[in-house]
Amino acid sequence: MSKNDISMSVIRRLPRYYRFLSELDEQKVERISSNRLAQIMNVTASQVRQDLNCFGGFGQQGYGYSVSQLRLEIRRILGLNHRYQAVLLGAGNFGTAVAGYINFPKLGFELIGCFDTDKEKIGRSIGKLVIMDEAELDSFCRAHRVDTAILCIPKQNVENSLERLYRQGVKSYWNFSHFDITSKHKDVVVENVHLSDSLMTLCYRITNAGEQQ
Amino acid sequence: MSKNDISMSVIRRLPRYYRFLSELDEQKVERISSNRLAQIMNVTASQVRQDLNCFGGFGQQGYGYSVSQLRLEIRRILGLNHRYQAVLLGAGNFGTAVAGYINFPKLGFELIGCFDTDKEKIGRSIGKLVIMDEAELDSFCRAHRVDTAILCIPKQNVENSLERLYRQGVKSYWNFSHFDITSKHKDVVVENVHLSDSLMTLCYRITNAGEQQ
DNA sequence: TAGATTGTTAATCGATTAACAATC
DNA sequence: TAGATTGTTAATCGATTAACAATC
Repeated sequence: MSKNDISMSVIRRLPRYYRFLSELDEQKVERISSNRLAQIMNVTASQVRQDLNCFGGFGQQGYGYSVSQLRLEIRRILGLNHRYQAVLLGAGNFGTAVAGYINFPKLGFELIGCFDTDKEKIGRSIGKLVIMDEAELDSFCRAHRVDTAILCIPKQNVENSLERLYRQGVKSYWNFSHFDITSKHKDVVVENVHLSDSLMTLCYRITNAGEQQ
Repeated sequence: MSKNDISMSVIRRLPRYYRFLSELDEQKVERISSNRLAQIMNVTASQVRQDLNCFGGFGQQGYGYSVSQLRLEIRRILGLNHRYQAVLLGAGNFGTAVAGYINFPKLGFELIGCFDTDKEKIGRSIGKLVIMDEAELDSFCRAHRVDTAILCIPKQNVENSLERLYRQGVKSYWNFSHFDITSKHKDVVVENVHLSDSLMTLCYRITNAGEQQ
């Protein structure tokens, strides 16, 4: 309830705070002022203080913020201490790379299954996991708690997979497919990652460089 | 100059318009109203009209927009007809997967070189390209026009690579490393893609589900 | 012409920044 | 205590939405 009013703009900045604070913590920096943190992160001190105050008064007047303490607070707020169970749908080059690239346990997740429809891929292994036939997805979901699905499948298969997943109670999706998931169910949470959108934006900015700020 | 005042919010929505229009075009839809397009894209019709009007009056009162024409306009605005030359730094699993996953020519780019420091990887091929020693990056840049660098390297190497690249005239970066690029040079364009930030945001939203809108 | 739908201005809403009193 | 820096309110800025006259 109390977190009801946190805007997406603030939420999306939290991981960035977390990253910078983790780095400062590694460098054994003990305390930091909103001013200094803002400088490092290239934002305003006002924004830092406003953002942090959405969640509570973590600082101390005249002193600043304890780096390690603030880091842990944000860690808790983000929920990184969880171990949400995720499955990967689509074990192609990209899906496999994402599975290997991301340090799931550090980010609140655990990868517990990989699926593909391609007979060629089924049986191969990704890390400690063996790629399963996507036909087995439903029974797998019944046998395990599956919180999240990572979607690295072709766009024409997404709607179908989504429906199956939702029916099995999977309600959060990390979506890399070229399909925009906008669920009608309000208990669903989606992160759409459109890499090509990002590249197109870069293209725009190169093309129109000098004209922008 | 005229594009000086286009806000980042609008720019970041352009690729999404482009995707939806491309799909409609494939489905042979000839014309569309801002209302219908808004409905499909889950935004307001006002926003659609405002956004498009930043670049010119592409519609016709009483009729709507020609899908194929509007698509081409956005394509032109994004600069997708260019063929910016890009190099990949860091040919690990992830870099390789990105190189294979992205259809560069369709997005205004062409991948012309891949580099790594790992002797194991040098000499292997990615598609039609052979992975080169990163030591040869500078001479490669002098021999070819390199517009963009795709960074899939460990964060501790980023600052160093950036300096070399900038000195060679490479001024745009598609950054996947866990390092936030914020250049002091105003002729530099960067797209930072932080996949783990996206996953942390998902974690937050799962953890606080029901409390958000 | 009448109906539809744009382009555009005005109103609203939300996010960011500035300022400063509270307080460590 | 004096200096520093937060937490928080108020002011500003920008983005989104609503409304409607223009026009096809």
